Amino acid sequence: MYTYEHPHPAVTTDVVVFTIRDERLQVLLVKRRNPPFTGCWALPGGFVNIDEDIEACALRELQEETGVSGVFLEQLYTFGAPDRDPRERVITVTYYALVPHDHIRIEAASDASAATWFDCTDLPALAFDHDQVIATALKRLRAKLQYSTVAFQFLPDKFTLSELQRVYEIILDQTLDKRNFRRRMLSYGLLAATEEKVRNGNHRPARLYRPQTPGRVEFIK
Amino acid sequence: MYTYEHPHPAVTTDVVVFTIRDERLQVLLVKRRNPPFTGCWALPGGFVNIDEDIEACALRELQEETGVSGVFLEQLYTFGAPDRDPRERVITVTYYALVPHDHIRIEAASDASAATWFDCTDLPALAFDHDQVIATALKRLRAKLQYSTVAFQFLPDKFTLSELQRVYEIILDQTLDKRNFRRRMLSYGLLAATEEKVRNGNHRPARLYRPQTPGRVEFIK
DNA sequence: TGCCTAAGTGTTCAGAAAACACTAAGCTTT
DNA sequence: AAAGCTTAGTGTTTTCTGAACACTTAGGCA
Repeated sequence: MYTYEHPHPAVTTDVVVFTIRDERLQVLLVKRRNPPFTGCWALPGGFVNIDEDIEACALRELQEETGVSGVFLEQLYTFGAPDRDPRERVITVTYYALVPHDHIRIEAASDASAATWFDCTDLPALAFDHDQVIATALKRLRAKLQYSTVAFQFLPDKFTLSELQRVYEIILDQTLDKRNFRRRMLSYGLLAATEEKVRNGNHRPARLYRPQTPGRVEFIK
Repeated sequence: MYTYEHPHPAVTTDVVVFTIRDERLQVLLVKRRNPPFTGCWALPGGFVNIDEDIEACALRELQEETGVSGVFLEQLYTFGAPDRDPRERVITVTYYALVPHDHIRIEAASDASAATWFDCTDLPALAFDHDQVIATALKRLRAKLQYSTVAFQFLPDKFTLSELQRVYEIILDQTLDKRNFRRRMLSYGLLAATEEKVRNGNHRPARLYRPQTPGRVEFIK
């Protein structure tokens, strides 16, 4: 048991894990096995260990739930309404993560009871204030698409410009002009053309590109 | 005394209070009277009460230190490196506030021991990781100037376009073209011209404008 | 060989941002 | 009363950026 002179809140991290699957932007949710909100869907997350850095905690949760590491993770917002958890005062530092779609087979490797991907546009009822958290993450992600290279984080090491364009279209939910999109992306000088091409159907093969600074999210504009 | 099954961190809020004084962007700092970092300058802040909303805590600290209320306050980032406070694990949710320069007489009304304004470009050694917090706040403020009307929050209810331009110039540390600046500001339709003018020296008086939505920060661009 | 499909490529137009200099209004000085 | 000082206030031109738009290319398949 641990005692303090003044009452202390508990601190958790919750992570909004985004990926693009089946041409949809999806979020990873887990089914809660314990009260409160037993049986309810919730964001993966958990308590910050007393000697653990907050971001390290988010990374750990991400690893435990999805098996992935080395992916984009950014602090989002800290939610702490006094009554957001009926058990005790809980303040949650939220993060969002972007996982490339070719990594998510690892989902099966998760120890999680029932971890499932949900369409962002078709979410179930959520525990706590997690609907608010996801809404905030979505807003941030959409904003960040406009002025950074976050979108690369959804794709494997090498990808085609059409794949990249699809990422933008799916997240922003609007079609984009192919020529303008390509010109813009290449003008930043953050993509290197490779000599490789991929055949992906009965049509002309597409050239693969790779980020100049893989793993880093650069500012554009 | 309060006991828990698992160890809990303490949670604080710290507030970066910005104002514009003497043609400089300044930050409010208080001199610490207690360990750790006794005698060191630090951001105003303190522990979150167990039933208190986090933002309410920041507002309270702001009120206690500066006497001001009803000003712009926004959550910035949550810092929680395990060793950032030598006493115990402390996670701090930081905010930044913008205070109009004509409100800051209230500074005297503060109960704070030694609360003083410092030029952002000439800060003393700071307690904890508060240098990092201020750096983060500055970055956010500069970014936000570009795509919102935050700058209005530094000024009284009514102000001249020249005053507004000075706010931009001081924060961004660059001179701006007067005609382009005015055209841009007025084009957003977020400023209403009043019939009032202010004489402020031996020259032509300037027209006063007031925000269409005082208190609200609108997005531009 | 012809057809199907997605990859790849330029130009034009419109709106936004940047550069740039003089007149207006009130005060002060003589 | 006139001249001079100081900041307020105002348009036009040019440059750049973003938006609109259609056809050719490369390979697979029948």
